Amino acid sequence: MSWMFMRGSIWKYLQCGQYGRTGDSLHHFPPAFFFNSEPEEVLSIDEPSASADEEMDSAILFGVMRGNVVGLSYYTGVVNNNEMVALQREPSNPYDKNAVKVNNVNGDQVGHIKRELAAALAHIMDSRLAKVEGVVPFGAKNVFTMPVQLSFWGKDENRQVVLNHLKQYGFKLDPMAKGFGSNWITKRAGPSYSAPVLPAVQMSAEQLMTEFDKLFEDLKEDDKTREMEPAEVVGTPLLPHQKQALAWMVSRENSKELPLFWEQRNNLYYNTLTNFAEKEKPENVLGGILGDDMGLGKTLEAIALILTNFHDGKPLPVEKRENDQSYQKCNVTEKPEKCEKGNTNKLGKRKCEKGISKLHKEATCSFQKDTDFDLALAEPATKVKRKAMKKGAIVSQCSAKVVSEKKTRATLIVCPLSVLSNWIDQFEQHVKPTVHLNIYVYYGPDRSKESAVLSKQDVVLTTYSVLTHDYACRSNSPLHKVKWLRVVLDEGHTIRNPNAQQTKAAVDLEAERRWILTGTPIQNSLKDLWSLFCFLKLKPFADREWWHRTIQRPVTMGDQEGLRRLQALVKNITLRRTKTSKVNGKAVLELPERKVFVQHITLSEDERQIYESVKNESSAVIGRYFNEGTVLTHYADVLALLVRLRQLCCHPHLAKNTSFSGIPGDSTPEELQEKLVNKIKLVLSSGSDEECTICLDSLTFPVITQCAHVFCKPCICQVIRSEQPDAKCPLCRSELRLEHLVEFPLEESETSVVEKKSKEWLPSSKVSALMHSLTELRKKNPMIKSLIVSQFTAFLSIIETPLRESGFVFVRLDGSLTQKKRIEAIQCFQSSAPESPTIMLLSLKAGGVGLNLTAASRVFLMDPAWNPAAEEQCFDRCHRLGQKKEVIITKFIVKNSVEENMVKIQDKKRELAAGAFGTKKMSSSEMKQAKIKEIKALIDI
DNA sequence: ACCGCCGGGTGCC
DNA sequence: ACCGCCGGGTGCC
Repeated sequence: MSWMFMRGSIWKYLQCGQYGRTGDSLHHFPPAFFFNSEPEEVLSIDEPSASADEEMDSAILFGVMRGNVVGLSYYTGVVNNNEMVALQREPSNPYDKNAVKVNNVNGDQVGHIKRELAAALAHIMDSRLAKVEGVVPFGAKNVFTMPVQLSFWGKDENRQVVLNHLKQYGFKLDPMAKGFGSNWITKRAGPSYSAPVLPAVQMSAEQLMTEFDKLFEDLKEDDKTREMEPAEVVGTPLLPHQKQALAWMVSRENSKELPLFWEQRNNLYYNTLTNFAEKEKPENVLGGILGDDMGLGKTLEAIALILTNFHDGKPLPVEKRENDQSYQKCNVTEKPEKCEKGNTNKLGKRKCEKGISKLHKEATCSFQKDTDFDLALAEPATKVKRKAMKKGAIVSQCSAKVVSEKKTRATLIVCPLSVLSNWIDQFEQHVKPTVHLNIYVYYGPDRSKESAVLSKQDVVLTTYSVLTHDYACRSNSPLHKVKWLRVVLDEGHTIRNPNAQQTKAAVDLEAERRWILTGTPIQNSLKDLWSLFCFLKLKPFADREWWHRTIQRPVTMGDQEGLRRLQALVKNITLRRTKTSKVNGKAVLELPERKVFVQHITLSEDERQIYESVKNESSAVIGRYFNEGTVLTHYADVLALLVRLRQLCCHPHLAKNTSFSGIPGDSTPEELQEKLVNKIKLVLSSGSDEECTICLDSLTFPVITQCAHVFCKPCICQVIRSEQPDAKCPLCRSELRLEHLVEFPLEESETSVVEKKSKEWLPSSKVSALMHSLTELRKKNPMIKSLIVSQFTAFLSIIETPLRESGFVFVRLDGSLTQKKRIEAIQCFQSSAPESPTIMLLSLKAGGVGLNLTAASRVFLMDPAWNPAAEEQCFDRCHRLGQKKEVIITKFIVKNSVEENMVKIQDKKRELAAGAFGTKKMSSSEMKQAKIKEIKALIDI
């Protein structure tokens, strides 16, 4: 199993923390299992293109036949020998409703499929019985007609239907037999698109992972190891690997080479995959994917790039500040008012208090979530940071000097809201203070709609939500009018869903150079990668058909050649270093060692007694569900029981407020409401990996329906809107009402619950073990700082008591803190002052991507996480760039308990996560089986 | 299109 | 000749 790709899943996890803050979402645990649904039902809500895509993933070759393309002289599209062509239905054709257009790789029409054949194909294509693909064997000199080799791909169960249908029209498919068939395609239609005769042996996921591992294992290529000094205005000295990144990025931006798989032949540029040729030189991708692992300094690398490579390798011309006077003039002089923590309204949006100057609210007021739904723009929300404004619009007005360059100099940076302020900080930190850089934060209701304002900037910062929102009304979106010098997508894996508006909004930006920053370039599936290639405008892969035919299908079918192509492609445009990767054999970053210990805990007799009795009760209930076959319909209840057991492993008091709700029956609306709230809280906080079955992504803005199914609010609202007046639950078809949706109460503090109990405080075996370790550690070295991590914030509260009693100074970081308090807590903890806290109580999922707790070199993980990636992410908060000490992690696991079983499941998940790339999602029945197995394993049935 | 097909002109040897 | 044959017009769907 590869460590590197473990990181991948961790990163995905991180990303969930950032947006949803609620659920894990491992790709191999699609949502269907929980909701007891068939994926087909879900797909029907999705765009047709998405489902077509799914179908193609499992397509087999039905056979091939020869056909004819006619009417060539009427169209401009030309085709080479052995060039791939696309077939497209044209039902609106006035002469023949069966018409089938033939287009070349460029999308130019070449001709039509001959009438009689089109008559046979129309139905097959319209009802998606098969995808029909063409290759023209001799295309070059045909004037009126040309032959085309058609291959039919589809689901196995449609094979006979297609064959019979064709037969009715007098056509017959040749099976892809040796000799003519496969040879023909293989040898003549570009490099190997061969379809094995036997059922495809899928390359195992592990194999694929290993193959990809090798790509970045040890970077030896010249262009990735050469170093470059940044422009003089970059105030921070770059580390060697950062100079390498800069050199590589600059070389990519200034590349005059042809893109991969293109050759110059005679006077034409020739694509060796599709055999397409054209006169115009295909643009290379002036950019790529910066896939460095977190902590290696992607932000700094990007800032260095912006300042260092303006045109022809020359640095960005910037204004030097003569004295601070000119700067002062530009300042926002009005003193910003403080904005108190907003109240949380029904939608979970945090509103700032009324009457506060719109312009000068602090980051504290900003939305915690960056979702399409947050309607941030309609709200009187925020300027993200006052200093942003300082540098932003107001400054730019007085920086009269416009660089004579006709081209725009502006770089657009798109990032999640949670890292927006980080970008501003980093610019401030890394750009010499003597330099004036125009940075405009395009965010908030007062953002300029003048594209001229934006194009004048050096840097424009915005968020994915704003980008997507603007895209919806493109005509009014300056973002989409400016021809950017450069667009940088930070946390670029957020555009991994090619059907999402967010992705489309990003792809639609016009830019000379395009970059994706992400810690997880290769996340789960090839399709994720395709989104990135779309954004990079990688010819010809931005078109799904060519991507599919040249890369995705060959790879998923186990074609070695296809895999090599994919590898070459990824390697060509990606720079990725991990904490452990090496450059010419030398570690890119020396990190101190990290050791994980498991401390087994034996429950006291009293604790064991309670545990066993609850366990027996739970086993009985779950056993009954098993017998009834209703485990999955009672999934939330099962989770509740399991959570209770896990809590009992930590502290008996914890389990008291997780009552088993049972089946909602004749309860009052208030009770039902409460039960639903409890259910959604449970599902989201249990650490199981739930996803929204509509967007198939991690839950953003989770809501629960009356029928107890959880979706993203935007997703389910769209369903309700489109199915009005009688919308049905996508999962169980029960009636849906907008007003019945129950939301996940954000950031609820659980301290009140525990405070009541604090009078009757009792220790537990686990707490005692922790306290023992902590006091021992303090004796040994009182300066060492520790993280105490739990998924149960109430447990953290319980731990507070003995910490106080033993005189430990500690801070606490969990989801209930405001942004401001959060920052305070982190700064306080990171401080090296002698009286600074040595302990941080940390809720497992608190904080976003960048949470840096390197002051700690000890981690006490109080309870095992459902998802091992969550633990890894948590460990990485202190085991990262800047950590000077050895990191020692202690995991407390109660013997003979659900916790031990969770550890076993974790191990299995690690294996799965390592192999997630290139595998399809499990079918819903496989999923159910997996989930049932998991529950069985957890409760020992 | 150096084809096929259409339809008009034409018609012993 | 209700044929054959000739040669011009013509041509995706």
